[in-house]
Amino acid sequence: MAEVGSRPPTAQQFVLGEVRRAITSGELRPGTAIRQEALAGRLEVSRVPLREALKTLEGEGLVTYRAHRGYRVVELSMADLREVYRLREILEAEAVRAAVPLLDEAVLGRLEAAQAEVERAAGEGAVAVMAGANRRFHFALFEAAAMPRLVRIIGTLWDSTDAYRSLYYAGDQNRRHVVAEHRAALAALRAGDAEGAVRWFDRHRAAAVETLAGQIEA
Amino acid sequence: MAEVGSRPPTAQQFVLGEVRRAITSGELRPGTAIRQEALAGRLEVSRVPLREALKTLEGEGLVTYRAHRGYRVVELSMADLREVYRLREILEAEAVRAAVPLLDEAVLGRLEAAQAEVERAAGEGAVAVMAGANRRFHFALFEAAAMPRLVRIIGTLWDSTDAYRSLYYAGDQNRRHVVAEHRAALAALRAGDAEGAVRWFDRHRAAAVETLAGQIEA
DNA sequence: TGCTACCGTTTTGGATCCAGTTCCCGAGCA
DNA sequence: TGCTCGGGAACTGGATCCAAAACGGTAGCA
Repeated sequence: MAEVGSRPPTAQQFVLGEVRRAITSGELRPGTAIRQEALAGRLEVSRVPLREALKTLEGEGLVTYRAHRGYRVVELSMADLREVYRLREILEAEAVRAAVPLLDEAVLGRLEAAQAEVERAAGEGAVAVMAGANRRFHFALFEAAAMPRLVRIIGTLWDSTDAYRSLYYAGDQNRRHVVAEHRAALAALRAGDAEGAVRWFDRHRAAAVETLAGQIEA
Repeated sequence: MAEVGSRPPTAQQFVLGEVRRAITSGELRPGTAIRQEALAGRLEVSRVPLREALKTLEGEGLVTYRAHRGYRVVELSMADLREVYRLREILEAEAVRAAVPLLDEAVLGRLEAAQAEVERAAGEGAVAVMAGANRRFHFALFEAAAMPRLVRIIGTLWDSTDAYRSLYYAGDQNRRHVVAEHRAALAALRAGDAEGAVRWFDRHRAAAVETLAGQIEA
């Protein structure tokens, strides 16, 4: 009998989710060395599934690994952050352009549902909820492009900067920007205007990266 | 005392290299289920390092994983192959544009050395040698862009189609194309002409993907 | 004082063993 | 004949234990 929140079917998947969350939420700080025994103990599993989960996270770029020295939570420099956003700019533009001709009511419905949730969470200042809804909004669109590798790569880029993005949502000025930009992009999508949507998303990201740049230097 | 070819410092790294080679060389066929016990035995290690290596390969997109069902060598459909080449087109163009202003004699020297090796191998029909030299040529350029994530992503895209690319090099008409396109791109790079180089590389990839498309349907 | 070599401790890497799930095949039945 | 339901074999998932490498502190020495 599975509990309500039903844990994943394997310990490594459970651990993967927990550790990813801990890193992207900032609970495990950048630069921290990961003590396998301690972390495995805290999650009540042995080191084996933890190590496999860490290998996955290494592939996603959330941790680095050196033989016989173990894993460490990555530290992003300003240059790293800019690289991630530049790659997102390029790849998400491709996803949007590929998706627009394939959009149907089902996808648009999902986008609008996600957007409604974003707006509600933004109003309440529920940062974590908003981050989740925001991700659903963007990925509902990306997935419509029918390019699975592209979606996966974009996903890993998002993951690698999750901790910083939550910071951005903390400002309520910023949250209002997000809502407005989403609305504008959604209108362009409804009109079949891929280039218009791409421009709005570019502005969306640029605002975030510039704000973060300021905060990180401090 | 390390042997000449000196194995990696850990079993998982050794296994990773061996399995990756087996997959990209076609020795492990697409669609094959991976029997951990048998494969680990053949490589004379236990299943533990093999499983960690497989997790890495999953991250690279060379194998797929399903809980309790194990790993399987990925099968690329025609649509998959086109997606990979489209992503390479976008990402490699970015890498070239970023690299050109940063090129110096050291990089150009490496490019020319790699190109000389490509030409020698092409003449002799040494497919495997040519594949290696070709990769060094392209990645020497990509790495000059100083965008480590970008280089890594492009690397995984290359890996995922290695088996097919060797097929392309088997034709000596194709090998001549490669040599000519490299020369043209190199001349453009020397002249600081990023857009010219990008165009040549685009032609380079387009020729490969069209040829492969023909062969795969057969 | 500063450097180096050594040794005990900590931590990671790997092998083995056991548990749980899936797969495969055949018996029973409609 | 075709379908469903065991039941055992095969395979994956995970825990424990041991080996090997890295770390940290101290003693010895220049």
